[in-house]
Amino acid sequence: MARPNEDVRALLQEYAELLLITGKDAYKARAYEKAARAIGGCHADVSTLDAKGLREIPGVGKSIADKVVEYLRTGSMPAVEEERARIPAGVRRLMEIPALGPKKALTLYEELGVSSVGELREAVEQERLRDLKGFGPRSEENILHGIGLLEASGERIPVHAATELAEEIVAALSAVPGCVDCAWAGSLRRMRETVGDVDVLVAARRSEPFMEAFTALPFVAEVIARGEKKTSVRTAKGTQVDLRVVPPDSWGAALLYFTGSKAHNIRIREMAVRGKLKLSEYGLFHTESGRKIVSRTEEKVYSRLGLPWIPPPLREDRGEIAAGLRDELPQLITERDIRGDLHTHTDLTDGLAPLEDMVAAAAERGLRYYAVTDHAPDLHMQRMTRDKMLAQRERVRALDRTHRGLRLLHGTELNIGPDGEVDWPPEFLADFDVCVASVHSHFGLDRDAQTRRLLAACEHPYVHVIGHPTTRILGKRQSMDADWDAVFAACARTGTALEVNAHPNRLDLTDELVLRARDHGVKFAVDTDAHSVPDLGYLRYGVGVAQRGWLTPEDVITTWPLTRLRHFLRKRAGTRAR
DNA sequence: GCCGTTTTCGGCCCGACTGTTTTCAGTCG
Repeated sequence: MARPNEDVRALLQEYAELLLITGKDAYKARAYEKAARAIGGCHADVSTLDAKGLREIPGVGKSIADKVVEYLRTGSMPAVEEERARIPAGVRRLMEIPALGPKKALTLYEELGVSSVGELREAVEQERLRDLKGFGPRSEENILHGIGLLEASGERIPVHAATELAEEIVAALSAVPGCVDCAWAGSLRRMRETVGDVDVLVAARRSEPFMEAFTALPFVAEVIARGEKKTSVRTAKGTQVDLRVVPPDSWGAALLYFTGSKAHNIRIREMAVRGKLKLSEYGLFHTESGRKIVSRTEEKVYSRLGLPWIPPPLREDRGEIAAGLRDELPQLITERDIRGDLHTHTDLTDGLAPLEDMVAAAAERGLRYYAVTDHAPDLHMQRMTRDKMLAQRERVRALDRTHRGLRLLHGTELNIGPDGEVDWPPEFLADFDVCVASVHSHFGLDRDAQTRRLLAACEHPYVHVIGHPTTRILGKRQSMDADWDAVFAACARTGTALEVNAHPNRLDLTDELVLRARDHGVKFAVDTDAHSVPDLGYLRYGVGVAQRGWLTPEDVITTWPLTRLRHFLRKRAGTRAR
C-alpha cells in the first residue's frame, strides 16, 4: 500500500492525540507528534531501518524507535492498543472539528458520553452543551459549522491518497497475463482535488483472471460485488474501488465513458445523436444499422465526432467542447514543463529537512531553479531573525551551482498581516531574489477587509507571489471571503503572480478561481510549499489544478527559463538591478 | 519522550485569538 512511513506516521500521530485526550504529559504527546512528522517526511523507507537507523531520524529516540521496530515486526503497537481501549475512536474524530481540541473532546465524552460526530450533533441540537463549562452559544454554532465542513469532505478522499492507491492497483493488474491496457479513469483521471471512489479499467479478452487478482490484493477488506464485467471492493481504509474489464476493441469508448464527467459525456452523446450515431461505453455506433464505427482509442471516438482529443482535466463541460470544435483547446501545462519551485521550506523554520537535502532532492528531480523561502519573523512561532536569514543566504549562495544545472534563489515567505503589511522593510526585502507573501491568520475578517489586505500585498513592490491565496485547507477550513475579481485585477496590473499551491491539503488556488484569474491575465506560480523531501513529489497535483484551470506553460512563471523569470521579478521592483 | 558549544536535567515554538469568562483556558499556526 502506501509507504510504511505513512502508516507509522499515522499511528504515532494517533498515539499523540490519545495522550493529549487522556491528559498525559503534553510534552510527551508533542514528542510523539514531532516524531510522527519526522517519519512522515523522512525519505528513507522506515521498514528498511533497524532501531539504530531509526534513531538517526531527528525526534526519534530509544522508546519510539523500539515501538516502531515492534510495529514493523508484528503489525501492532501495544502502547497504542492500550490507549485505544480507553478512548473510543469517535472521540478522537471529534478533534477534527475546528475549534475542538483534546480538552473539549474529553469533556464532551466524560460529561455527556459523546463518542462520535453524530452524537455530538444530537447533543448540540438538544442543547445539552449549554450547561457545560467552557461551552456557550457560539460554541454550538462553531461546532455545527465544523461538523458541516467535516461531513462535506468526509466521504471523499484526497487526490494523492487515491493516486497512490490507483497506481498500485494498475501496476498489479498490468502484470496479469492477458492485460492489453490498464488505467484509472473517473474523477481521479480528471485530477479533481478529492475523489469519491477509484475507477480502474482493464482491456482484456478474458476478465476472470483480473477479477481474481483484484479481489486478492492485500488491502482489500471487503468484496462488495463481483461479476464478469465489474467488481467492486472496499479497502481497509474504507475507499471503494471499482474494476471494469472491457474487450480491447471497446477500450477507447469505455475509457471515455468512465472518465466522465457526466456533464461532458452528456454533451458528447448529444453530438453523436445529432450525427445519427450512438455512443456508449462499448463504442460509437450507427443508430440505424447498429454497426460499430470506432472505439479502440479515445482519439478515434473524439475524431469521428469532429473533435480533437480532449485532455481529461478539461472534461467538465466548461466550454471544452466548443473550444475543441474551434480547434482552440489550450496546450495544457504538463509536469515536464515545470522548471522551478518558488516556495519551499527547510528546517530553519518549520521544514523537516536541512537545506542541503532539499536542494539535492530538487536537483534529482531535474529542476533548473529552486527558491528557498523560509518563514519571516511575523509568524512568531518560527523565531526568524535577520541574522538567521542572512546566514542562510550565505549557505544558499555557497550551494548554488554545486548541483549540475540547478540554480538556487534565496527568498522568504512573508506573512500578510490584517492590514496587508508584511514582515520586513523594503530595504531588507530588496536583497531577496523572490518574496512569496501569504495569509496565516485573521481568516475571519469580512470580505472588504480581506480584499483590502490582499490588494495591499499585491501593491507591495517586493511581493512577487501571493502564496496559498484563499488559505483553505481541504476538509478543515473554507476559503476566506474576498472580492477575488478585484484581487485578480490587482495581480494582473501589478505583475504579482498567484500561487497554485500543490500540497494536496491545500490545492490553493482552486481550479475555478484559476479559471477566473486567468481571464484577468494573471500569471501563476505552481509551487510545492515543500516542508520535506517527499513533499516535492506533490508537484503533480498542483499541475493537475493548473490543467483543470486551462493553464498553458505561458501562464505559469515556474515553467519559464530563469532569465525570463528574473525579468518578471525585477519588473516588480522598478529599477532594481541584479 | 527527546535532546544537548547552557549536555544527562530541565527545558521543550510562543504569541494571538476566541469565546468564555470576570482573569482565563483552549485552540491554532
